[in-house]
Amino acid sequence: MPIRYGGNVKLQRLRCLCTIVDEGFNISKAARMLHTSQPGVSKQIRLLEQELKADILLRRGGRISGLTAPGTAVLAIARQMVRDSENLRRIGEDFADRDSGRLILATTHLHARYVLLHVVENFRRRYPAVQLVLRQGSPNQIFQLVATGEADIGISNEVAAGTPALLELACGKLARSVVVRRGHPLTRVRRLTLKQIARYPLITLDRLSPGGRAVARAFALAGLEPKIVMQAIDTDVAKAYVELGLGIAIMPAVAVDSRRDSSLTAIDATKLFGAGTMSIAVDPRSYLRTYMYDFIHMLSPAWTRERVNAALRMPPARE
Amino acid sequence: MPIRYGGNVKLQRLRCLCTIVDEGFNISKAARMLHTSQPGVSKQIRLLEQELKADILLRRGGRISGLTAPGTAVLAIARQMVRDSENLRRIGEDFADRDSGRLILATTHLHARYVLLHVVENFRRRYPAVQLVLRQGSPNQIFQLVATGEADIGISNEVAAGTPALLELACGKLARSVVVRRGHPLTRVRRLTLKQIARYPLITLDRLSPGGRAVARAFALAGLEPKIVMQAIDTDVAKAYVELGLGIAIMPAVAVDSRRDSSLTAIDATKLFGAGTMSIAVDPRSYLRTYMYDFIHMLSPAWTRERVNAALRMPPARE
DNA sequence: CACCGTTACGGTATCCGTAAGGATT
DNA sequence: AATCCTTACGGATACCGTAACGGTG
Repeated sequence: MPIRYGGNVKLQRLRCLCTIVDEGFNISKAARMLHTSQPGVSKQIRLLEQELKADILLRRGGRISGLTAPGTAVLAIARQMVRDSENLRRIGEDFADRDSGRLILATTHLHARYVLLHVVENFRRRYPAVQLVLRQGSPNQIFQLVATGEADIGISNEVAAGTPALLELACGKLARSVVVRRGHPLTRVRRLTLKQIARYPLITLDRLSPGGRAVARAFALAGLEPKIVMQAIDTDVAKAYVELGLGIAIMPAVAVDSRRDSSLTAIDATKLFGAGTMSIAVDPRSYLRTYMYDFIHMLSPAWTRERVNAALRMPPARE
Repeated sequence: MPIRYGGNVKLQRLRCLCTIVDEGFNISKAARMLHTSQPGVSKQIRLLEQELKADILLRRGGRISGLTAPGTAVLAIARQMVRDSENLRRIGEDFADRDSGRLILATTHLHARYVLLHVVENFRRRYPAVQLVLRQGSPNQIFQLVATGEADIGISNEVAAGTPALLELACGKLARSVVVRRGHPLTRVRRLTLKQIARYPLITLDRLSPGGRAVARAFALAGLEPKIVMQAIDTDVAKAYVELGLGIAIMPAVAVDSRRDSSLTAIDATKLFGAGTMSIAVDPRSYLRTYMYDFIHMLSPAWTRERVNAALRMPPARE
């Protein structure tokens, strides 16, 4: 006698639901995205609704226009479950072949360009089979990418106050420098002050970046109003215009390479503007593959696999 | 042409895995628990392992003895997904029939016996079709029950510092009283002090309860060593022995009813021992049914559905 | 008419339960 | 001998893709 299970939830249906929503409530598009037939998707949703005994999609005139009240609640859980199912697969891949897979980093220009440079180089050497993807964005975008699972690890120079669902691993501080052309009068100053800096045309980073805000705050606190000639989108742009003689700039010290940028001089100004923070963000719900732990470790040696696990509060044993 | 999906995870298999672990790595028992055949369960696991390309169960001599390394990771996610699937079902039930279902409370003796009394009465009147289950335990046990989904709502007089995965809703404070027999010398004292109390044989609550600890701390801070004649397991026991004349007791004021306990007198001592806290704990991952919101609201009118939802979204205060 | 969602139907893969086999305590 | 897990096999079920239908702008 076949046992009557109280209606089994099927993951496939939840995946259909998520895709329909993602594709703007269009079943046909969702079907293409899922590489399946459109009536199939339609039926899956219908079965899901029948099974939960509740309408999920709002149908208006033969079209789907949105989610019902229970639908929004269902979607939230469905997304979690779909992500968990992907995490499951990861575990298998990780133990089958620890050294291949995909690693998606979300980071700022600054970190991608300078801080991560050697780390990525080492990582590639250690894990040549891992496909590496770098995504760039503002700190908020970075946290968003990690929170939605679109990125595995976020590296940013700000704490994720806005997204408490993430786990943050604090890393070292970043010194800040004033960057000037060689021979600039400031290079001969003994003890640099904000007042001296404010005499020269200034190139700051965009206000969206924590660096830009820190600089603006420092001047504001001192009651100074430097002449800002440019708000650069990233440090490379800023450096280029410093070379042109447009002004001087303030940026993390790591962005200046004394050999490469031979026409520039960096003067430490961490005491004036404070140190920049650097932190790694991961989703505590995601399964971290071995090479991900390793990447974090390479980036910040203090974070061993054990310490990350402790922070995740995911004891490895304990059924 | 049937599309080859990269291997679909099936919830049923995860449920099998969880049950096997819960039943002490015994497939036969698990099969009985799941109302299915034993070979079926065996095969599900085998398919799961094959699908994830990783061993999950440790087999030693035809028996199953534990989990492999990937197995522990898989189990953690499997449990989450199984719970989520139950939450999904809840949504359906909630919208199909908001007024019936099951409500499992985990609480202490104190709250079950006094604080919840009227709340439960009102709740039963409002939701006669909801099956109500009360489970009793120490604060830690209560948090455990909520965290594992064995209880829907926990009511306790302590904050869940040990289980950060829970959401805590702070409620009102509980006044504390010294409970004595009628006509006891302390009833004629103008301003009660710890020193006066310490003159008499004392009945305290067990050290496991926050109340017991608060009282012990207060005396210790004052450098007093009262003569503790008994550590009672709950307030009813304590009251009974106060009536017998064994000593005086300190307990939350709500535990004394001036009419019912006519032979006793309660003297407010909140200033001496501090107020007891009361808080409601829920699992932020679980779907709260309408009557659960309503129960919380009845218990603590400040927590409306909207405010609970707001708390659920924002703030698992990261340590 | 173009687009979208639903219903209908047939083939295939999957799942479940029964029966039998090997291994360990 | 008793218990436990696995393999083997047949029947029922559910799923998926093709085809045809009904609405809407």
